[in-house]
Amino acid sequence: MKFNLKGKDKKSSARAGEIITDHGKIQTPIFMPVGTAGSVKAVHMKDVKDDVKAQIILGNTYHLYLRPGLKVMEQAGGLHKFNGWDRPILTDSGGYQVYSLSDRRKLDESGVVFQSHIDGSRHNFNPESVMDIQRTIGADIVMAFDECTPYPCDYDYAKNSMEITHRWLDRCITHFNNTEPKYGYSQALFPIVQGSTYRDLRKISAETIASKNAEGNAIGGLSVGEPHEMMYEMTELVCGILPEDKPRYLMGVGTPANLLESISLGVDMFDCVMPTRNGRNGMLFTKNGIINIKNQKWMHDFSPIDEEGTSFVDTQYTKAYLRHMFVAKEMLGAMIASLHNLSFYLWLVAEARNHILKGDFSEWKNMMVKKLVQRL
RNA sequence: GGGGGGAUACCGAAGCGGUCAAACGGGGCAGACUGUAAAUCUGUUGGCUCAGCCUUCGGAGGUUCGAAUCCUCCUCCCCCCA
Repeated sequence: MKFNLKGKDKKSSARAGEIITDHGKIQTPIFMPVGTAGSVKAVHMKDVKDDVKAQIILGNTYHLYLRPGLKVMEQAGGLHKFNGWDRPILTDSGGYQVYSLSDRRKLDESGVVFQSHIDGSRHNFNPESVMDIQRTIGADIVMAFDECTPYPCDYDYAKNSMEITHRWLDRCITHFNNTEPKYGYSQALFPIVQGSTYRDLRKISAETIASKNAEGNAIGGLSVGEPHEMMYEMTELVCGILPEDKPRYLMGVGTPANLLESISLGVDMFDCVMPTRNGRNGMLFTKNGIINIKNQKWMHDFSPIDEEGTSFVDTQYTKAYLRHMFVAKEMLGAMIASLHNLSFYLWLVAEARNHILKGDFSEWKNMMVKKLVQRL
């Protein structure tokens, strides 16, 4: 994997770059649609590729390990072959499930025992097994095993958790370096900064992660309920420490406004379930603000979903029709909304990139953020 | 023609003398959702000058301190037998 910087904004830390993987190039800043269980929910891969114009998508170690399981994954020849996505893939390590499934797992120095949300069976995840699983899934970018700490999180817990994550990182790096890719293309390992909302911990963590000289670095443990300002503060602090010549990935973020603000702080990569999950639940993101398509006010609105949108669904269908799909619980509604939102997210980051290269990112960002948060 | 059952809020359906503006579903309306246990979850759903008051349980009377609940008549619906 390679990362080349292509340009920088003058008034902020925003930058435009290019990540080169064996499955193709990724132009940063980039948003990566989440495909937890091997699919971007409710969207055909064809549309993820041609309509959304996604350049890289996610998969999830915990979920894919439990279902379909490693045997199937290996027989398929890896996730790319299995789901038909021939561009880059990044897999999360299961570190988020340490947080989201905290009531059904036990964590200690050695790793985490999860009790499956599917059948209750117990499964041991540790830095070594998580590297092995991600080798088998075959993502281009694999994440270190970490604990995504909750918010709020007391200092002692955050410090101890961060230190465990750091020790796990060393084990991940060792095991990763002692193993080989299984399908003939290279994989990169990204470590993850933790430290909750404590500046001193974030600083220590960022310095620790930076010292590993990885091919890219991630910021975790944010967007878990803390105020936006706190998230930006931590992101800014960490971006100032992580190496400039490596991509920075802010995990789990976020709203369209979160993306633009974080890009201005120097983040290159994002992923979030928001465009798909909120889309399935009737929320549409547009350049002019947020639409709750289930609201009665759209009942008689026969204008296109988004006249300025880049997806074919934006002009193919009307607001009144899409609302009807949701009210009638037709699955096409979730499909249309997911596709629209993802297309919008990818348009947004592509536009951000254009403005960075053009040199007027900050002005554009400030203008956009005001519009993005409006309720239509 | 004879016998039986039923009419409750937007719909379905509990309630069978006071604690009933009325359970529960559905529908409606609104909100939430940030490395996906989520096509999910939460709130709300008679009116108002709202810690109180007013109107409501097919219609009209009546019994009672008090009725969606008991009695009389009426209207409509369903089932069975001729």
